[in-house]
Amino acid sequence: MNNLSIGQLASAAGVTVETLRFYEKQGLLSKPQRTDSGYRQYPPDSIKRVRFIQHAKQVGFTLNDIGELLALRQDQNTACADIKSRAIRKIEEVDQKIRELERIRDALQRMAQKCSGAGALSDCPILEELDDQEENNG
Amino acid sequence: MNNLSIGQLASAAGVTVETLRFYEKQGLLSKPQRTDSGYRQYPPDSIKRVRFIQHAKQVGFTLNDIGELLALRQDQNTACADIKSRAIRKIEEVDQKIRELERIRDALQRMAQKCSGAGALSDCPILEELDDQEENNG
DNA sequence: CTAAACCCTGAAGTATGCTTCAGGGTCAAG
DNA sequence: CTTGACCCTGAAGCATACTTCAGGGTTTAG
Repeated sequence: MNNLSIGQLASAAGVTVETLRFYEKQGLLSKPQRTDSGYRQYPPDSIKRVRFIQHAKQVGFTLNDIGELLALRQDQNTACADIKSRAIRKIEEVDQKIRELERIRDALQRMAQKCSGAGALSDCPILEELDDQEENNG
Repeated sequence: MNNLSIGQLASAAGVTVETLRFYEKQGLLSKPQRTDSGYRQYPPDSIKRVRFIQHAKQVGFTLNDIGELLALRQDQNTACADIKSRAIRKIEEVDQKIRELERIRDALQRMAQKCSGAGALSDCPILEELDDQEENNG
């Protein structure tokens, strides 16, 4: 298979051409060769690279993280353990976010349960709690 | 107690003066009276209002949500149930985010477990999975 | 040969919630 | 009467991940 135009790469990888140009600007995709008229020409394995980026995003890595992963991958001195430690760190980050959201959900549920939905607005337990809320959150 | 300068309100409510001006611009805080020289003069109960905003933020409401809550609160036609339904909707949003993060965490954990951390980079199961990842995510 | 489809660039816009900056007035203490 | 703390404004900047825009060249099908 031969080189791909940016549009072909985009549809093969499931992104837009603007996204590809953006990734290039961010350094996630290396600058491809150009035709005489200045059109980008991607080698076929760019598809894999773009998919890697998408997959890494789907598991919570930021573009910045992904840039680091890609750099590690190139580096002779990288050990598999270096990649694993990134994953572990990301798991911790995600866990932290989950706990925070659970705290939020629980606080909301507590409020919603206090509120019958029938009373006057002036006695709404939810609004009252949002007014006061001294020590509730933990 | 008397009126407060913006700096006094800020420290009483635990925010910065810039935040207060920002909230005013966003319509979360009504425009206060001014002194002859143009300084803002807040009535003491502004402290409650700012705290309400902070508490609502802590339970996951966006500033936009909060603006709506504050408007509902003013409105004669609002029922307590209207507030409750906002809370319920927010719980659903938060639950959705939690599920997404759990999906991410589980995927990362699966990958990290596959990787002993000892192998060569070229065989790193994490990188391999990020390359391929056809159907793993659920 | 023309029109559609595709490509190029740099800059600005989107959403969120502020923060920082530039450039100036005002107020209270000494 | 000066100095420092405090206040004012509008605009720009930050982080994230793109998208949209303005304005213009290229390629391909008919």
